[in-house]
Amino acid sequence: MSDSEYRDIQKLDLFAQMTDDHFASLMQGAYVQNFPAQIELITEGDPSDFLHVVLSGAVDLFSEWNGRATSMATVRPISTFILAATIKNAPYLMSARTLEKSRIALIPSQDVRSIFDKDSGFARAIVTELSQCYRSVIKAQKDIKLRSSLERLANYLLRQQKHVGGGNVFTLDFEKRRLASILGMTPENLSRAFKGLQPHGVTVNGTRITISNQMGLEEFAKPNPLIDDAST
Amino acid sequence: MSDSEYRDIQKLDLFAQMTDDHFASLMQGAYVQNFPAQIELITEGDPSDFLHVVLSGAVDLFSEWNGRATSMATVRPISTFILAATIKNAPYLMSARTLEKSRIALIPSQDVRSIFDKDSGFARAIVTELSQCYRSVIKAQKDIKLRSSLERLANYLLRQQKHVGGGNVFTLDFEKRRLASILGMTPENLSRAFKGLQPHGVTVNGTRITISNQMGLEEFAKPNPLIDDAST
DNA sequence: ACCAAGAATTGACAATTATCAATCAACCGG
DNA sequence: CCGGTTGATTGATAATTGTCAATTCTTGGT
Repeated sequence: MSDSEYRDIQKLDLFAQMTDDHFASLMQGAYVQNFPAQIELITEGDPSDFLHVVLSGAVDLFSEWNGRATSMATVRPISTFILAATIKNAPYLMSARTLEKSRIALIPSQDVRSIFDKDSGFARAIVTELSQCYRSVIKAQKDIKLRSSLERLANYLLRQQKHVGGGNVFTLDFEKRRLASILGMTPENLSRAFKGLQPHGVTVNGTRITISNQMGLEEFAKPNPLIDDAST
Repeated sequence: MSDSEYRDIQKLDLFAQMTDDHFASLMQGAYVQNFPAQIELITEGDPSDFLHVVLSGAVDLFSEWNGRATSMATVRPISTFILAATIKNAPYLMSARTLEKSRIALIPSQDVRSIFDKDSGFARAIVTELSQCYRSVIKAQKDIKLRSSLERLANYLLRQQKHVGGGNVFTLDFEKRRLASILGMTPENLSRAFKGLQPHGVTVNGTRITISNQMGLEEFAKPNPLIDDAST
């Protein structure tokens, strides 16, 4: 692991508050690896041997049941995933695959758990991180239980727009098929949902979105901070 | 608060590992209150002033958006709710209402946060609890994204059956309208879903469920520990 | 620049789920 | 025991979402 990677990881909220000593010993057993795109990093049901940190690239968390699959979330640098499984020493609930060439740090779960016991700054950071994760999933659950697919798409577009600066023209950062899966619909239905948003001032050209009627879209989408704000 | 309540709360996983001192000071500012049925205890969006502990009765966690409402979970004694909001000092993402006459302890969030900083046993317990909550929501999310309403009902019945001992005859512990909401469907659709499970060996009489063909139902439901096991 | 492979779109249709209205059943207070 | 209220069920219908098959569009590799 390079010095700059070491420092990048240390700067993560999750690790910033722990002692240098503890961080060093956590990194002792860790290693960094490059993966090509479309590699399955972990499989749901497996024991959680490593806490993963995405240093570059992107990772899709997904789940399967009875021949069906759904994307649960996308992890982008620099952040960790499967913290809860690591802490509980329980099997992964989701699988993970690289979406593109990715550089990923692997920290043995055993080390995370034992240092968590020793370092209260680390413990606090873990609590904050887990609360954040929990609240994110609750929001996703509300999104899917309270909104139609058209409404979910509209709100997703507003979130993405805000996320990349708020301009009227912006670009999707997912493949549409994966966006569809994240939003809980089929690719065909997503296509039609984009069409359905045209009357509300949305134009799509490939991956490029133009919002020509901001007010109209917001009036339709009715975004709500308790569902759509990442921070709160 | 009575001595027996005090001890009941102290026995909760969340509090069992903290020092008696810290627990005492946590209870110092806490108080217990009786609520009738159908009282809204907290409203989503409000600041999280108290960590709640259900001592008796039952509480429904629900959420609303744009005139629609959905039940997210039911909290039964003895357990806490809205821990994440308390820890993050962030607004509630869900509302809570009593389903029946309930006795509830209220612990000031500020106290929880300050003692969390001092007591590492407590911090650890909070981490475990949050991980548990997180994983529960992930499972719920998988349930709803990967299964049809009929499949969700079938698996719910199997979970409930196991939960109450595994017998062929058991009783629903929800109103059907709330069960419908928890499962993400309308009451009408739940009625029809029960009918739809008849060919798979399920009979309903009011709140009484009879499973006459266990294997058949399981074959249809295809329960999966990574969705349906509460523990893992 | 061209081809092949994968992704996106479209149309036709089917399945699922929701809505609305009308009973029906259960429960509770007097 | 009765009437009234609430929840459950049913039927008819509509809206939403999914499936399948056929194009069309993109894109990466040569």
